[in-house]
Amino acid sequence: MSNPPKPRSKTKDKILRTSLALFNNEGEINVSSVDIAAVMGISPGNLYYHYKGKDVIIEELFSDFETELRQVLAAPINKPLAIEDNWIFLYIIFEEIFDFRFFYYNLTSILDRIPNLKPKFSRLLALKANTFMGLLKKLENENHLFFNPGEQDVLAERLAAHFTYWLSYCDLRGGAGSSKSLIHEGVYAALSQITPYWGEDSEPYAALLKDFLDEQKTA
Amino acid sequence: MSNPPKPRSKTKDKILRTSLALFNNEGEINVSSVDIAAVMGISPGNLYYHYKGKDVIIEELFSDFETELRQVLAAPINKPLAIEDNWIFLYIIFEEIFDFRFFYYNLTSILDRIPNLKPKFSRLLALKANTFMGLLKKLENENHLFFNPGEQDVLAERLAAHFTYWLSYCDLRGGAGSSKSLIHEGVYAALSQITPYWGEDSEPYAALLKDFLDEQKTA
DNA sequence: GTCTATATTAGGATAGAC
DNA sequence: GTCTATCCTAATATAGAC
Repeated sequence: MSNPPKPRSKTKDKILRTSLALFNNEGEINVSSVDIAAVMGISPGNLYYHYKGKDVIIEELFSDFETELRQVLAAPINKPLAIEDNWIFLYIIFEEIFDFRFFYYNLTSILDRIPNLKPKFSRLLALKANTFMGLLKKLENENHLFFNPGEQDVLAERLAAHFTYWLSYCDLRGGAGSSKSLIHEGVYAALSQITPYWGEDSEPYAALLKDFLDEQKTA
Repeated sequence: MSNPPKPRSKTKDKILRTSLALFNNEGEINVSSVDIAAVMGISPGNLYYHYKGKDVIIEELFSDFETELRQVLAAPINKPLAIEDNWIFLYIIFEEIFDFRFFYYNLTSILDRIPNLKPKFSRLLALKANTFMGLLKKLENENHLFFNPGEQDVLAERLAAHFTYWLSYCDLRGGAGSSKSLIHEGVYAALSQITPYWGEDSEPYAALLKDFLDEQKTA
């Protein structure tokens, strides 16, 4: 469970960074190990000396992703958020996902080619859902949100799904748009699922939220 | 645009049915043209005589799917639904998707390997979103649902996304469950997105809906 | 229409010299 | 650590006999 400070060689590090960039931009499925080597200007043989194939690279990239995302998700536990900070929290999660987006396109094929990964990814997803659940509970306790029994769980789960598939869905709907606006719209769509549960006396926050979103949009 | 009644040879038909079953059960990516031929007990050469490769098969399967789904989606236009029938309508859409589910897992990789398909799939998705929009509008006109400006469009879009990714998401969350219960839970999750917009005087429908869902569950 | 046999590739993998 | 050269395999694709 602990994470010994495993320093990577310079080449290993460059392989990971190059692979990540290629996977994100071309799609994992369209990038071969030979491609990675070619882009780096090293030989396939050399690549194999460091990582025995694409799958090992992907596993290591996932491990990086997991570490970072777990840190992000733990933030509100360590230091409870002011209500306005909840939106920023969503942005940060989305940015993390965006950095490793290759994973979220082609999820099925990656997970069933590399069996180790599926349980890890599932656990991470469950953690996401739990975190959202905690957030909703907190907002309920503070009388900002009001739920009928059961609604809260379903919403938390739905938010987790939203974060998982938003980027793919944008791509499908003619995407366009910069990375900034993709993420922005994603956060907006997430929030629009929460607003129906707002209480009357939280109305001021609606205005506050609107300002915040407009501001992000033009930033 | 018109659909001439293109009768298929017996072998062609069997190829399509076998491929569909294999794709759905093993994942499109894990099924080669040789596999298809082997399962049918014919030679790869023979398969190629009828369809020049997997991609052509997939295109034809999509065309079947599109035809069927368009018919389903057109139903409420031809003959407006009683309010209770809306839930059944959702079931039917889900069942159609389920029958061609191989497509919805691995969506990204299929669509960027077969470029013809992407615009077709996008249009079908847009039609889905429009149909949901029409449904919501109708329920609003009948004073069952109440929306703030903008909420309706976002919800319709979100429902379309839900139908697109529900099966993948279940798979990720440890799925289990029969096909029946997968679909049932999917419809339930869809409805739980609509209920927050119900008006007070539609309460009787809540009970009605609950009965219906229980009934389907045990069926 | 169907078969057998063979060709073509592309990607994954290794051996051995430097 | 890095390179070159080579091999293995699985999947696609075609030719030609029946």
